[in-house]
Amino acid sequence: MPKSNASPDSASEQRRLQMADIARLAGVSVSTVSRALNGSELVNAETRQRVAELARSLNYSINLGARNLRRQENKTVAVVVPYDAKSRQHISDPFFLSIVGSIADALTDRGYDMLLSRVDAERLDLASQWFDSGKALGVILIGQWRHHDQLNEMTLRKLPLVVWGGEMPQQLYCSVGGDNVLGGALATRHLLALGRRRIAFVGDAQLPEVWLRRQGYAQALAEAGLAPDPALELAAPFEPGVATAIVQDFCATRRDFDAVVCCSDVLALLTIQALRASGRSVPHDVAIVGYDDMPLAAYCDPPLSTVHQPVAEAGAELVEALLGQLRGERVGSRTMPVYLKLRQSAPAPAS
Amino acid sequence: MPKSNASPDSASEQRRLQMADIARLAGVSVSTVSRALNGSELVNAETRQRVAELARSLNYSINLGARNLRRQENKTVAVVVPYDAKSRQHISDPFFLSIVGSIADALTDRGYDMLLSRVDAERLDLASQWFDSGKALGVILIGQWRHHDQLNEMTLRKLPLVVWGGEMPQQLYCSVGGDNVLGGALATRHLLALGRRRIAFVGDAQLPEVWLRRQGYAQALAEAGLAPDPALELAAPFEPGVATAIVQDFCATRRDFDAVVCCSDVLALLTIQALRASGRSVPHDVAIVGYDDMPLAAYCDPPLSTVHQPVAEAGAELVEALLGQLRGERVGSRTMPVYLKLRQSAPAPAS
DNA sequence: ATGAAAGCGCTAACAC
DNA sequence: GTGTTAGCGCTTTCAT
Repeated sequence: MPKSNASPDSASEQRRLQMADIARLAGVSVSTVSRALNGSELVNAETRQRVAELARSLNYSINLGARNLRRQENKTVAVVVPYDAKSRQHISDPFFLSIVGSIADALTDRGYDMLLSRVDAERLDLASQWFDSGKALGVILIGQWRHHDQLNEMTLRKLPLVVWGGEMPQQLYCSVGGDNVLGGALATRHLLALGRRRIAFVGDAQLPEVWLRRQGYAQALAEAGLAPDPALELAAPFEPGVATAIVQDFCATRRDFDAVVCCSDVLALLTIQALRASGRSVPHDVAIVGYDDMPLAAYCDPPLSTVHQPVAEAGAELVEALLGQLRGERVGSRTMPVYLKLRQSAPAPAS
Repeated sequence: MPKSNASPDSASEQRRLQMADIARLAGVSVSTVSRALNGSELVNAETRQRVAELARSLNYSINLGARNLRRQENKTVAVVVPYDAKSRQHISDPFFLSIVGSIADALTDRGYDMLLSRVDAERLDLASQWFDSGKALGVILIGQWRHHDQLNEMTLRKLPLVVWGGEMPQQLYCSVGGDNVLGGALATRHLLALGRRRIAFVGDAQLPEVWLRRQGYAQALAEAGLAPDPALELAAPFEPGVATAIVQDFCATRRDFDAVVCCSDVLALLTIQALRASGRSVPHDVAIVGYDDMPLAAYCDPPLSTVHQPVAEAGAELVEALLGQLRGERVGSRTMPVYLKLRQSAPAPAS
């Protein structure tokens, strides 16, 4: 039952204006309206003006679905944030949210639209739906999670894809991320310079980014002639809901460490709280370095020493990588610099 | 030059599969494929199965643009976050970002897609483009900003719209928000109970939400027989970049207040920092209550006493309000309960 | 149970 | 410079 222009009973029932209406009102053909609205030189300047004004005064906008179908184009990018189905946590980590904000701005600047969605972290490949169904010209995925393999497959299937995360050996897909090895090493070296020798590591090394940070951690320990102690490595996920109990248990059980490298600022905060609950002070008894340098890190108690990630630049890099791919360029993965921001949770060494 | 199946030179050049391809491969007509993929009972169960499997094995997905065009439907909601063009700040306030996350989850749960975009806070009416162009079935706007009037106009134009914010007198549009009057009053009453008498108010009262909170503030003062002192009201915007200098100047100049009601946790943090820089301690010299109760508020230095906003529920409420409108229901604005969360920045009174 | 054909709102040859 | 026409990839009558 198409287009019954009948009774607009519900508030939203107004039939949408379309080109034919504008054409009729302007006394020209639809093609002329189309041309005018697209700023074609082929149409008389005066007519163009008149049509444009009419359209504006009626709040008419070209139906983009129809245009895209006809033109075979699309200016929408899907941004996908995986979630852990087991804990069904909402997007909450400020770092992920900030990255999303950064991408939103980068896309807006370039005239692209952003489709934001969630996907089960066990089925990252479902993100390709956005491309397959033509809703998006490509996908930006936030994080690699545990399924490196799925990401490789997606690329083999020619899905235009860019992933925020670390660059792994034999990786087929394009990733953009901070220098995780360096980040892990910087954090660890700093704690060593503080005289700490029993340095714990908190983060789930099944995640590529964390795995790389652990490499940096181990490397820094080696430089100091130390070996990592597996008992001091705690596999805590990023989701605060799940991590809290794990971290609390760890801090309650073990008292044989004097510093911790945490894989996010949120984890650092949880760790600090757990340490206090077990009667230790930060940084006196245990020094802490976080990761991300979220905007609020400076205002925490104590202010966090942390590895700064290039969030502001991340959006632009991710978007450029994707658009480059679509232009047919061979864009490699990119590792962006990180640096250590010193605050009270692991202060500068007294010189 | 349509569909030249020629040389796929660029990585993304693969011609997208379409129904005709599936039909050919399955030896049936496109109509049958369409029916099968939509689970129609009209098609033989065996055929349906076979077609479905073929499509899946080829990673075929229905082209949603074409489907929507034909069906005249759309399951996409535009979520619009205004920005201040003058300061061109990126989305950074953790509260806004959390709301966006909450909406993303609510939409995903209901099978809707989310288009996230930004708009100049002076031209909120541009958000209607998403609807006019058919990209979205309605708009959720985060915050009212300074243009209440534009929002009213948009509603008059029959734009399906829901706004996160406070309910103002003579408001035509549908809003969903926390109880701002109550929030302002709760914060102020608590500070009064602490014995504070010179209570400052930090927030830009040009924004409806802040204006309402100020009402609550004034009301609580009145209950205690006090009148608000205009000199203690500081018009600071939410953007940290702009607010910092304003807050610092205020704290450096005036020393005649013993408490502050801040309109966001981020403003509270900035205020605490500025107070310390001017030699005062929190909460001893000046007690602070923030607003939002962002996830990190408990980990700040000192942990923030703050008005808790119902972020987790907000997404569902906003989405339901919009969908209700689209169903033709008359949905009124909704004010959700808030409560005070006591922490160290303005602790519970010693009893 | 399946196919043929019309058409969603737009654009781009191709006429004139 | 402007109009006519043929689709974009799908859904859905209407036939069979």
